[in-house]
Amino acid sequence: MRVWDDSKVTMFDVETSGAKPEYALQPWRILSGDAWVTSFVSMEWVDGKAIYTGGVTHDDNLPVDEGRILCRRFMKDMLTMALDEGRTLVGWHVAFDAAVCIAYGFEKLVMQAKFLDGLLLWKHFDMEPEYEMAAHKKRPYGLKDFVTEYLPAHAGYEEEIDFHDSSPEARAKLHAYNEKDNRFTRIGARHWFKQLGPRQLKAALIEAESIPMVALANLRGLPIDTLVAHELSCKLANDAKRQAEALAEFGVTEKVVRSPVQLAKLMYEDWGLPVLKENKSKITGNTTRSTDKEVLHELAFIDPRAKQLRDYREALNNRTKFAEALVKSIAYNEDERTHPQARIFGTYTSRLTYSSGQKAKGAGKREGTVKGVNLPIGFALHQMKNDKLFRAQVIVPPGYGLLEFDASGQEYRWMAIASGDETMLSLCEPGEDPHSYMGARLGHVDYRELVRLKETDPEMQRLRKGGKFGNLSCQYRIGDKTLMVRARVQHNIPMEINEAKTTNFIYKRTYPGVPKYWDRQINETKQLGYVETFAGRRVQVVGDWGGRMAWSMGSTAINYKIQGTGGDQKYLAMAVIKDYLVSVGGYFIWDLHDGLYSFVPVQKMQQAAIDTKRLLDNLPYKKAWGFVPPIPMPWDAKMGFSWGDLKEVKF
DNA sequence: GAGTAGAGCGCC
DNA sequence: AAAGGGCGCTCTACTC
Repeated sequence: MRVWDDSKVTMFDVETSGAKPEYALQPWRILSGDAWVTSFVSMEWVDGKAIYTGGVTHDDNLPVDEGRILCRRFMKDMLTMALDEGRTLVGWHVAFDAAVCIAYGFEKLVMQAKFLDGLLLWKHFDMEPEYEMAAHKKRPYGLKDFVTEYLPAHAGYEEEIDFHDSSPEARAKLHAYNEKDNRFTRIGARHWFKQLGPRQLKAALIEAESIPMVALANLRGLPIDTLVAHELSCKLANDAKRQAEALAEFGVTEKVVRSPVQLAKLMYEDWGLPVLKENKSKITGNTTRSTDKEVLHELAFIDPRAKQLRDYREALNNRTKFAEALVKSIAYNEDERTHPQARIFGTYTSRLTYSSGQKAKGAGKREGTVKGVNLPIGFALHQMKNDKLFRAQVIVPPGYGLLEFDASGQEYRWMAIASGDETMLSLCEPGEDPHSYMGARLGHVDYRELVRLKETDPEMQRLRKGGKFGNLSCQYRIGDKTLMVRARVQHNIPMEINEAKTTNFIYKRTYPGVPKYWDRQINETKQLGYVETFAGRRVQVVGDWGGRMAWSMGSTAINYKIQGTGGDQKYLAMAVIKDYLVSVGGYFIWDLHDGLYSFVPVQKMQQAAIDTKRLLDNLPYKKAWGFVPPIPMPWDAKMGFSWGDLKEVKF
């Protein structure tokens, strides 16, 4: 659909409830009968007039099964008609509704159907990063927010709706409300659809193809090896305990370590350590003495207790966030799965983000829901430590294997293209190794010699590691000091400030096209007021280029084209592999920015790796974006049976 | 008790 | 003068 055509769309929306009110937002509870649809409405428009094409309210007098049969009938009609007539199903935050349809038994139809999302279109039109710290609250893009802003006469139409009251009157009201949702969804989706330029629209439509995949992934969830999780939890508890015992005599307790204020007092007043760094609040202007990782790293040279503090805090943090959270979510969900919920267009660069919890809000007065409580449905998947011990917790469902594809050197390659730097471009050709090249430049050795010895010679390995660090860190105007700290603290690479200076200097001399790209990109963005990815997706950059936010705005100009294109590339990849995955009985399960993970039946894994690789290495960039990358864009594959134990697939 | 600010930190 | 970017989660401190 390139222009909005009422004869090619169907609006729909589902309302849900459950054994507890908050279960309404947990579609996997539908499978166990603990959540259900209370109202389903689909509508079409002919000559501008709304036609109610299907709908049902949940009648609590009927047994749950019979209610479901009724609802299923309408859902099935809607889905099959949409497929037969080539209609797109339009909703607001529609991955949720799609997940409900899958839970009601229509996985096959949902995976074939086309979806569109009003929220998604609005974001594509409107997205701009927040530069003012004081205004860091994100703009909401809910349907209610759209109505309040653009249809103020109808603002507040959702008030007094009770999603969980099963009386006939309340259900009738709910159903009428659902119908309004459909009407407003059409107005909103149509409005934003028409506002978008052709390339923006195309990018949005490609992104929208991920909706059923994300719906299915959110619904299915991930199996966890609870034994591994338990062992990890114990190990981290022991690590913490060891440090706690060693530090106890110096006044360290868990409470102190977890509190920056108390820890600062202990270290700087009681122990008399020097204050190496201060934090200044951008809002209040208050300064506090930093106790962060970098400071502890530096202090460890004069007092070994600083290292112990760091280890102690790290063990405590990691245990809560990456071990206990998984176990807790498994227990809470009651389906032996953890359900990190992916949000499409979670960031303005179009990455998916994952949330670990569901906020129980509203309906606080109703039994069973405490307002403000965070329900532990998943974990912060996109932040999971890159460590075998942690990742091994995530396993596969019986009969499946895990297949990972990641876009090889994604940001390096897009930077090569964006900057047009000859050296970078040539290093993206088959057989070259950019990190060895940079390592050779930094270490004053011969590039080919380094490549030849990089597997065997420890010194060459060290140089290549430094080259990789330089390539990845210097791409976006990093400062010498930050570069040094980052090398030392995060990568354990010893580095003094002079060496950091040299690294930055050599980077710019190696790739002279990159600093030129920075300038060009900033100037272009000043002119246009927005930045565009290679796919045509845009983000607005408006503000005072002479003011204090100018640096941030410039960084967005530089950064967005690269990261945003990475996001577009991932969505294109998802769209292309969707049908193939279905055909082998597999499904997309999560993403990690430049990596796509799928569950595939064991006996199909090998073949799926080969076929998927072929699809991904030949993505239809020209057709999708009207742009052909001048260099190869290869994908690497790994497979295995747990996230912590994936083996490279050789082709 | 609820809500927010801030620090710190995990990933790519 | 100096400044990689993008996020979400967890904890404490503080305010009302």
